[in-house]
Amino acid sequence: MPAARYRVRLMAAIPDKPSLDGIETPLIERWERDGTYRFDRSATRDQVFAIDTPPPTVSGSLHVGHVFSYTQTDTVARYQRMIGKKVFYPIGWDDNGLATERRVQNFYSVRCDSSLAYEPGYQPPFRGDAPKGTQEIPVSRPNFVELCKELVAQDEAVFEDLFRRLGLSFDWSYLYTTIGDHCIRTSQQAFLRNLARGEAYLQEAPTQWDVDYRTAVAQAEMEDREMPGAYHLIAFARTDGLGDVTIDTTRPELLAACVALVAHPTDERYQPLFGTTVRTPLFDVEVPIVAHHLADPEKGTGIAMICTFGDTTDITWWRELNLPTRPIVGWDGRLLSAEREWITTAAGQGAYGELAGKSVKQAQAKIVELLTSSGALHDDIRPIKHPVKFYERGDRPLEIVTTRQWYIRNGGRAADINEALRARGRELTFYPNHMWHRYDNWVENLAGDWLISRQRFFGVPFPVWYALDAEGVPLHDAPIVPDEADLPIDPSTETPPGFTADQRGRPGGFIGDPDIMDTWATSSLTPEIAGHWVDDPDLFARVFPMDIRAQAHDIIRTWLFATVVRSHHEFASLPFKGATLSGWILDPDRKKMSKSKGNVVTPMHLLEQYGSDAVRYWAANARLGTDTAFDEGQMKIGRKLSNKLLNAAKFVLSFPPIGGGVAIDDPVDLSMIAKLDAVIVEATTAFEAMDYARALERTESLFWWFCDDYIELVKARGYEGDGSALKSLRYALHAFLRLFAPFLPFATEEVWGWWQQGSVHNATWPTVSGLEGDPAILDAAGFVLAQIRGAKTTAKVSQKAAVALVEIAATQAFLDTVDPATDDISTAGTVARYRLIETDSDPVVNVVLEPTQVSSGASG
RNA sequence: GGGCGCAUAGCUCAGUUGGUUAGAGCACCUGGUUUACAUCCAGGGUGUCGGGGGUUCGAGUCCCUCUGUGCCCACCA
Repeated sequence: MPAARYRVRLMAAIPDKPSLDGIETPLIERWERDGTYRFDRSATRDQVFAIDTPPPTVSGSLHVGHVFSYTQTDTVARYQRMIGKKVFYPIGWDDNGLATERRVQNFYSVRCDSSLAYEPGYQPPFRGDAPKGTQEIPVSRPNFVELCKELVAQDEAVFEDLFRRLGLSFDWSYLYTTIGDHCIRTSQQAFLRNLARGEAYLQEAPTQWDVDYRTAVAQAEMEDREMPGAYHLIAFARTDGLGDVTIDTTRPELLAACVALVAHPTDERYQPLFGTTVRTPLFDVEVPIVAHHLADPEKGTGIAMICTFGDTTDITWWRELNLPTRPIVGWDGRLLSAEREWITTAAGQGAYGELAGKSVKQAQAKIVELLTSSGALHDDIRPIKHPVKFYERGDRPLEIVTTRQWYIRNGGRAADINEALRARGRELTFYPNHMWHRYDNWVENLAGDWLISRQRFFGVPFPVWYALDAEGVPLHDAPIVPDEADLPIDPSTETPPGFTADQRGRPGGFIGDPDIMDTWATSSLTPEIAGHWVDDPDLFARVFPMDIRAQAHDIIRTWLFATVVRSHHEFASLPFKGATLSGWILDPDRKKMSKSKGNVVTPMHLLEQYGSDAVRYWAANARLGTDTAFDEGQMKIGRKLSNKLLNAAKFVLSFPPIGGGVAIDDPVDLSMIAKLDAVIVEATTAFEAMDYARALERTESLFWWFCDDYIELVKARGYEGDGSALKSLRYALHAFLRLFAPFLPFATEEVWGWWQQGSVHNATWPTVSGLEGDPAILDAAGFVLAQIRGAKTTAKVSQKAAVALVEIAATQAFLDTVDPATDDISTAGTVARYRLIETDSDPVVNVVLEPTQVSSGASG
């Protein structure tokens, strides 16, 4: 595109009553029309500032937390644009994954069935609020995906509207969606590369499993919840006939899955029993008593039952002690129905038969009943509350089920990869710095490789097939991969090279991998996706590695880490140089705002009520990494600031423009410019350190001083047409508009349009004036003026009241400093006469009001 | 149990390498304006800078320690 497309526009007239109301929409349209935020892709990497933006999950609505963090990043983007960087600032929607599936299921009342064939032109009978109790209609995976796409498109339009209204300066032409072909292709290509290099592998292993979603879950997606439970004491009969061994368990329903009892090697109570066996109650299965250091003598009876699998320690014991596998919990969270071959007695099989088909919860109730009547269960059942692992989106506790899953090596099993990824963390600049600890902590303590496969439907399919042997058994060890050029592919509908479609599912034929990738496996590639790694290497070279990744601190372990893993494997580099971590929004009671608490405020209503700039002001006031209370008071202040900017600008511009030959030469004006220069330096330094909040605070502070003190002082000279004053006012306004532009894009652009060409957002960030001024002059003048104002306030007279005499007693240095400002002070404070008295102490100002001005009620 | 934050005015928070008498906004009170300002301005602060100890000529700032509070991780028989 052309580098600069200036549109000839008539200068907008300065309104009599400037207003913030309704300024957003025309400006949004103008920015889009003019391509104000378009990325200039002719720029080389060193001229580019690239931002890796979080694609929000499209599953309903945006909340104030989005407004908060996206605004913070936007201020940085706007600053970078103004210092001359070509800003690559794309946005995407994260619309694949479980959240969307669930919404689609409810919205259309359908259920995805991968075994069904695609039905072109399928229309679901229900839309929106399907009648309650309606049977979910099975549809094929491609049809289901079509419905997902249809629904997310509606949500995305709403998101886009809000983001534009907020003034986020994305280049919308690079918009991506995680369910779009481009993302699928990128994910699949990255996966195939991982596979080819051995970084991705398929393994059958015990896996954390959500029984409702019926999918495996990764370590990073699990959370603990405090749940009620109960200890059950269960007696196991020793096979040597010398009595019982009693264990304590919260999961008696897993008794049939018991493979051993375990105690600590040094536990004297159980040392004699190591190597002996006991028989499980009810099922009468002989299991050994073994020793392992993870057994805790302090817990329960000091000896535990090992089941396959009740928790992660069971997995460790099972693996390290080479114990057999006796699975009893199925994918649906119910006890498996088929006969368990290790239960050999008729009574045992009978007992198991009573449990088979029951949910874990039902099975627990039943087995307690059975154990009680058999006498093996101590009647002292002690209820407790204990943390239980859940999938973060799940409703029931995770079970551990042995399944075949895809993993990506992330240092959870290999020390060398772990160290390499920790080194990447040290290489990355975190804003704020201390967030690095969360990264390092997580990587250091990883429990296993990254499980990326999900047994779901709406996501990126694994681009592999498996040949079937003569018996129809899949050859999982030798996945068939497509050519990268053929991506994206869906193995459930497409045929692998060397096969025909009718061989699908037949012995000697093939099957497609039925799984999809976890959403993080796609979003871990946002720099590659946005930068078009797969289809535009020229663009990619100009934007990668990106400059910053913006995100919230709670997803360091997921999004940030996963992105580093993918980039490390593929490019042996970081995906971005820095990461800015935003805080959370807390409600006024300091609790984290969340949908489930019902305390979420809808952002659009805030934008309408206070104006976008005012809401942005609130967001930009919070520093990175700091959780912030939701505070409409701050928005009111932001609105006042924006309003002040309009009015101060109107006032400054009400004076006639001054010719080019006029110099700023009055010491008072030079003093103001010196202060302005200092703030420009501070704001610039702050922005370079991603400290937008400080840049705003310094600018705002100077601006109010500029309005209240400087303008008031030089107003009179302005009315007289003094060149230096008029030039200074416009000079300062020009700078203030640009300093505020990252924060208040609408108000600054509105004012800019009154007297400047182009967009303030493509203007150059202010730099120091190069003029020599003494800031102390205005400090001294401000001090004297404050004394005069204070005297009038004390006397309860108008600020316009005349002053007969101002006596300033101070050091000669102070008197010399204030001297150039006395004329301005005179007009601003209506002072008739000064008397300067040299002393060697701190300045003292004595104000003598004109007698006629003293109100009759005043004392004396 | 491990790690990382935070604690400053009634509220929300600044306070950059240690340096005069610790600041801002909000709220509150008083007064003044109402031809730049759907308002604006001026004036109004007895703060144990969480407690204690230390370093220093000097500590809100650096060190130690304790307390409170929040988050992350681990533990889950």
